[in-house]
Amino acid sequence: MESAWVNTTLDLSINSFHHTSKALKREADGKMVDSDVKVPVKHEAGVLVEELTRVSAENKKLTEMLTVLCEHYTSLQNQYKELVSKSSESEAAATSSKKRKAECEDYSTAMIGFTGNAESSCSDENSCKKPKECIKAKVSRACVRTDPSDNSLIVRDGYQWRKYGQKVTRDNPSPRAYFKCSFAPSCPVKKKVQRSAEDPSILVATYEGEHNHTRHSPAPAALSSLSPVNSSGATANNPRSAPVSSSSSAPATLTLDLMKPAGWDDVTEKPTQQVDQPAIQQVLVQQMAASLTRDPNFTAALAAAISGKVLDHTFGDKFHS
DNA sequence: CGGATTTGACCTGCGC
DNA sequence: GCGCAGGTCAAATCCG
Repeated sequence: MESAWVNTTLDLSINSFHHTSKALKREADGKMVDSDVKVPVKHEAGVLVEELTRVSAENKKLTEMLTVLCEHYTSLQNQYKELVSKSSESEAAATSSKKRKAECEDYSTAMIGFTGNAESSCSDENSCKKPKECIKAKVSRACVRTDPSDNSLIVRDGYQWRKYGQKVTRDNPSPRAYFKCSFAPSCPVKKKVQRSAEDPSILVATYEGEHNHTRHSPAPAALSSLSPVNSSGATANNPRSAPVSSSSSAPATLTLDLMKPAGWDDVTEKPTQQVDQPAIQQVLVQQMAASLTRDPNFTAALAAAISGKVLDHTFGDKFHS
């Protein structure tokens, strides 16, 4: 993904916006205040030029903001790539980590999942080393961003799980929790949850097998693509506790399950299916837009800028009438 | 009191 | 065969 995906040139469509705002204002005032006709042409031209200058400056400002945003994004992406390459090198070099190598690689790719091969099912050569693993239907992985201070290894995915073990693994200081579907043994699905070694705020959930039943509770946004999720659901796996809905007071968290295309749950496709690049691009653009609109600072600045222009123009019209 | 969670012990696979 | 590390079991504990 390149920053070029995002056209950083903003078209604020001031004219149409201006008219729309005017119309709204007319509705609000209950009367029509349109004095454009009375404004001398010369004066109006000067005002428009001045406004155009301001708008251009504002446009430039916003463009710069977006550029910075894209730069930050690219920077993060580069860091991620470095981490991936580093982990690959270290895994190749370190003999002690040969075991479960595939798992570690899957973790690194699943962490962000932008590589396009974010499939997380065990590859044939890996899964068939052991006859046991050949039986395993599929392995999928999901990453959930949570509050780092939240120590619970709970990923809300709409199913009920029973924790049956916890283990501190060698390559990660944070413990790994083992869950079985509460419908076991009829449902053989297992889940492993562990914090990412690179980013403790990210929970990596590894699912083994497929549920042979429907979800117990309405699927929270936790494992839906690009949906906010309340990470404070410390009792999410507790059937006695009601699902916690997202609220504005909850810490804003973002779930990225980029292994799963939209509508994954309804499709019997294997996780190995690659997501279309344009689809990923679209999702990422939507994500960036959503992030921007969610940012109160950004929206406030944008609203102030736009309203300033509108008010300037509206009052300017009145004053010059 | 029943179900879920915790946690130490045990099992299993793999590399040397 | 031994040691290591991940995975699982099951008794103890917790909690509503």
